[in-house]
Amino acid sequence: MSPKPADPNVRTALVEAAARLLTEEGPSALTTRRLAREVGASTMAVYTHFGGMEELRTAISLEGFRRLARRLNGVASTDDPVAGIVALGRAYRRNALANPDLYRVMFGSHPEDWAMGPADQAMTLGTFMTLVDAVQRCIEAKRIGPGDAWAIAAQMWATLHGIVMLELSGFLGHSDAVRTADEVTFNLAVGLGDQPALARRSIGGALAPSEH
Amino acid sequence: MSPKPADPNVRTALVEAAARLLTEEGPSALTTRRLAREVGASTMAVYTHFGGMEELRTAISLEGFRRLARRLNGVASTDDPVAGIVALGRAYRRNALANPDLYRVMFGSHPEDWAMGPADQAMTLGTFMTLVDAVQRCIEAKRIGPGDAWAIAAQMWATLHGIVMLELSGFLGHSDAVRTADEVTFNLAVGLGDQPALARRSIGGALAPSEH
DNA sequence: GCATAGTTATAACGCCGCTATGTATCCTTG
DNA sequence: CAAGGATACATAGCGGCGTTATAACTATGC
Repeated sequence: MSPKPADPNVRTALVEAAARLLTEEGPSALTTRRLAREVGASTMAVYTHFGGMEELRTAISLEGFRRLARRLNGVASTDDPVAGIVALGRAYRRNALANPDLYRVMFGSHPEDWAMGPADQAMTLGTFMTLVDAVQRCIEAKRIGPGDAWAIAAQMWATLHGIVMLELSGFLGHSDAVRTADEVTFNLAVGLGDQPALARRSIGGALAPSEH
Repeated sequence: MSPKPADPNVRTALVEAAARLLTEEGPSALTTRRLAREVGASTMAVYTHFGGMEELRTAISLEGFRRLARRLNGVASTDDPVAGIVALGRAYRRNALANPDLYRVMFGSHPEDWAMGPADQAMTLGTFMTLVDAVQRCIEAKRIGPGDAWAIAAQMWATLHGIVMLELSGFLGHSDAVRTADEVTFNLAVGLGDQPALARRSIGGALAPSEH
């Protein structure tokens, strides 16, 4: 028919349409035919630019990590390093709630077979390193005892991931999720050596002052 | 063709075949046509007995909770209530690793639209109540401070769920997962009021003795 | 003995991911 | 500028998917 004026960036259009379909209509809307209709192309576009739906999903996953990185970088730095971790956690949760299906794609498959370039690798790893750095600041400020910042960050990440996943699946209501996140953060901080009074002040908010 | 001798329990056969296909070949093998072939029936069987693939998935989910309950009930009781929680957590993780796709189905959709009978509700809730009871024993033994056993159990469950999910998705290696689980359990216990020396002994195993 | 309810097989509808094929466009090279 | 190869594209088709309508079969209750 009418040969299209050769959109120079069909690839970007596909990723954007895919992310939009995913957040607006859920995973079932993410099909080659629907995507093709959406960007005004044929289903072949997906195969020319990505190789298949699987590779397109990893591209969407990277888009999800990009959004997460943007949120984490937008967290204002504070004097209180423990409060900084709390702020990071809240930004992490807000991102997941704002892009639930994107979040599920990000953490739903093995990252080792994503086959991404070094720049994308650094970007995705950077989202975790933001947390590692925040933990390191807590250690240097002597708010928590000396230890492996990477391992401690892994504890916090896994914990928050669990809460967020249960919240996204409906096993935890929103208020339960917030309460659990605050309490677990408090307990982790104290378990890592922070003083309860300091930890409570850093977390603030919904943490019941009667506890401990 | 030849009218089958009317298997009195096609329903059970379908659930068993579905659970087997899920664990042996993954989610993509769980189709109406494959199930029909597997139990020697037509695809209509799924609709007569369940209503559709969605309802069949909730039936599989219940089977997953049944297996989890069996594992949790098989945990030997101990004098040390904190060690009891650790043992429950390890049984929980073992169950998830033994039935990864079943585990994903269990926690992959909103439980409120499962539409299960009261017996199944009690069974699924019971798996969580096992943990709540174990927490309550810790409180009564004064190993951890007074508090809402339900809320504390939710913290531990969410934490372990996060670790297990990251492990199933390949974001955490097995040894990292075990280490993270031990460390986070230690930190949670101490944060909740347990003495570090007692907590370390209750967890035992891979927990680095140099910490704290 | 017969109606009624429940279960089943068959066939079809509109989707899906994916591929083979022919064609049109762009970029290189002389 | 012209020739030629690489790239991107639309079309059409394959087998498979969930689901539904229909008709035939079985089993139960009067």
